[in-house]
Amino acid sequence: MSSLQDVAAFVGVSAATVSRALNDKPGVSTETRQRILEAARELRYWPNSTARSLTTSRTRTVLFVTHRHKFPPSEDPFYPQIMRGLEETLARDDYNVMLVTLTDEQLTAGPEALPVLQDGRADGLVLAGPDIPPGFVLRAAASGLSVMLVDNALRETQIPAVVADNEGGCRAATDHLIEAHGHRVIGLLRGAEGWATSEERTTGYCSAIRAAGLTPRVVSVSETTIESGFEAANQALDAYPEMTAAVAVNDAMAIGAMRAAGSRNLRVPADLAVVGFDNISWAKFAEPPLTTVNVPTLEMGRLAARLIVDRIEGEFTVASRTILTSDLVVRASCGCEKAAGAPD
Amino acid sequence: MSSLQDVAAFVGVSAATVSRALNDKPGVSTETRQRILEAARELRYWPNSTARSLTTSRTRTVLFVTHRHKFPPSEDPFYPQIMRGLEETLARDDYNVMLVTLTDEQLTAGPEALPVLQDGRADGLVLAGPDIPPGFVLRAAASGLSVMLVDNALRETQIPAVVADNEGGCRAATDHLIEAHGHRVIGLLRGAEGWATSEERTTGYCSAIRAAGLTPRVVSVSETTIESGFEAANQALDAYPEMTAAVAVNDAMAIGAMRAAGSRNLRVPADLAVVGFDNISWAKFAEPPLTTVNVPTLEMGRLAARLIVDRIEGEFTVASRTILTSDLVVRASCGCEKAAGAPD
DNA sequence: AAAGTTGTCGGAACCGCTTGCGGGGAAATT
DNA sequence: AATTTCCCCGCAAGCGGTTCCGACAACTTT
Repeated sequence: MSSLQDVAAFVGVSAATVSRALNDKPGVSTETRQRILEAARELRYWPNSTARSLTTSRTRTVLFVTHRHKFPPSEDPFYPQIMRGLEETLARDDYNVMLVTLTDEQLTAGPEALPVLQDGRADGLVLAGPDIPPGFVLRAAASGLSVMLVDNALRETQIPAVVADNEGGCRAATDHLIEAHGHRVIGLLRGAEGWATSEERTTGYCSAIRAAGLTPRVVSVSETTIESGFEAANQALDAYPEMTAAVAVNDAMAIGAMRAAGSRNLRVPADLAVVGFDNISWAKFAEPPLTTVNVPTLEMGRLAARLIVDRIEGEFTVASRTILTSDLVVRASCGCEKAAGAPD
Repeated sequence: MSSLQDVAAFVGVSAATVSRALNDKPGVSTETRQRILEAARELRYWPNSTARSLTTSRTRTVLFVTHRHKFPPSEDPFYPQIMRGLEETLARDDYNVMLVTLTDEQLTAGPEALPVLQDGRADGLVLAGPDIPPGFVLRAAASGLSVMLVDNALRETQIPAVVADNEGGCRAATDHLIEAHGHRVIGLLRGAEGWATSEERTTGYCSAIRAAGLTPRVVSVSETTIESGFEAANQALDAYPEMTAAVAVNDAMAIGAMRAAGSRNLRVPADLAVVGFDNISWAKFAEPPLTTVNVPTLEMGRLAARLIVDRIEGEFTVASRTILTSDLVVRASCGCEKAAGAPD
């Protein structure tokens, strides 16, 4: 309600002095600074962020941009979790985060057509998820905003990115099936080619398989839903009857695979061990609880927050690709014993 | 990049005229208006939202405020879904939404201590969830911002709210157990007293039970998690051995109840029918798939968006409490036949 | 032909804050 | 005592828009 002028009048100094005092700038005696601080508190003064932004041309706002279908509904809270980590950390530095979900048309039309990206409302963009087209990313970065990628990466560019260790995680999962449980015929259930995440996870699987001297057995389907996991598992079981374990590129497919096993009267994990990826929130409530690879979504958001603030404030301009480790979460679906009836 | 002045200079008119032309205000000839629009497009002009906000004292921004633990992680994407509905609809009116998650300390300290609520950054607040203290709500509303409640309500105030039909939904669920399946001894598993949502759902349960001439059998535990559902179900089964069905006030408790049944070698739904509430995203993946009451989170967000924009723009100042219907989603856990093995 | 209308546009103030520059007083130097 | 230095502080411009008010020209009216 009250403005800088009000505080200045109250104390009997100029607005300039008040501004300097409240912003910890030199040129104000400790005594008047004290009086100003008291007056500001008494008058319940808060600097108007709009006016401040107008002069500083900084809004202390970053946009969390994602595909509309990737933010709920009908999804696991994967991106919301990232956003939460982002918000939590940004708040410490007095930054705010806006949610912007974009449709396919908007993503193909590009950042120039989106007022929210053009009108100086934000200092930076966190582009989350692999469905932001590369062209969109590049043109956004060219427009002067600080840009970061999360759960996505553009190689051979100057765009910093935070990603999970898809390759390492899937290698660890596959290794676990081989070493802890002695499986020799292990299938991989994956989604369509071209999706970077699927590719990396496939690479991890293959490297573990080859390192053990086994043969990769990969089934690709077009999507990565429960339904496609059901379908992929059936294809794999038909193609490789001796298969005793399956690695799915995400938890939804893994759950579909467990359903497929059930429909063939195969028991999980006795007849078919299953591991997933992502550690979505209901993985531990699956029947049996799903062994999977955890993706540290909160940490991804937190890290993205630090990195983009550094970028905005010009502290680090060098690009970086940060890979966060993805740990295997062992539950019953891979054969490791765990009481399935009681809650954990 | 280019400013109003640039466009004005380009066309050879004053900034005032450009402003009028671009804002569809009278006082500009159709011919110059045309030239201005062309120039703006050519120069890729976008009005600087900060400058505009400074004069209009409108930011076209609303804050989605929720308890930090209610936004993921470790939760169903209930609030993210609401936020998505909000964002989707606000975007149509060129409004933006910021995420603000607050800790317990911040909630008890009140809105006055939060710069983001005081510095003119936002036009309105959407306060989501029952854990925003009434005092916080009232003081926020008193501070001049437009305030709305979602999934929460404050009776006998002027604060508009959007809530789900907790009472009707729970009545419908209970009725279904009675009428479609003939259950006569039905327990209610509920959380701590005082939580409005639990109370309303309890009321719905009781009214259905009484209308059928049966006796309510209520078990209260302190929380509403899977673990407490497990505990509550065990208590209920001990207290009412003849119980054949249980209504849980949310899906987490319902899943816990199914676990408890399993641990006693009771089959769901044959020995114990279970229904939940909320239709969280993994309810349909439970074993067996959980019958539950859907809460239209997306619609709640969308409606909240319309209502708060109306409030901000001063079109409706009369308070309202909007109750969205919650429909029963019938799945296998209540005894209605449904293939449990295949994906749906 | 003089007066009154109407439509189109520019000047200028203003929103609330930041910051470069210069003024003035007290302290330090000569 | 005169000059320099340094520290505080105020003045004023400017950030990029919006909007009130008045000017001016062209066109009606009497």
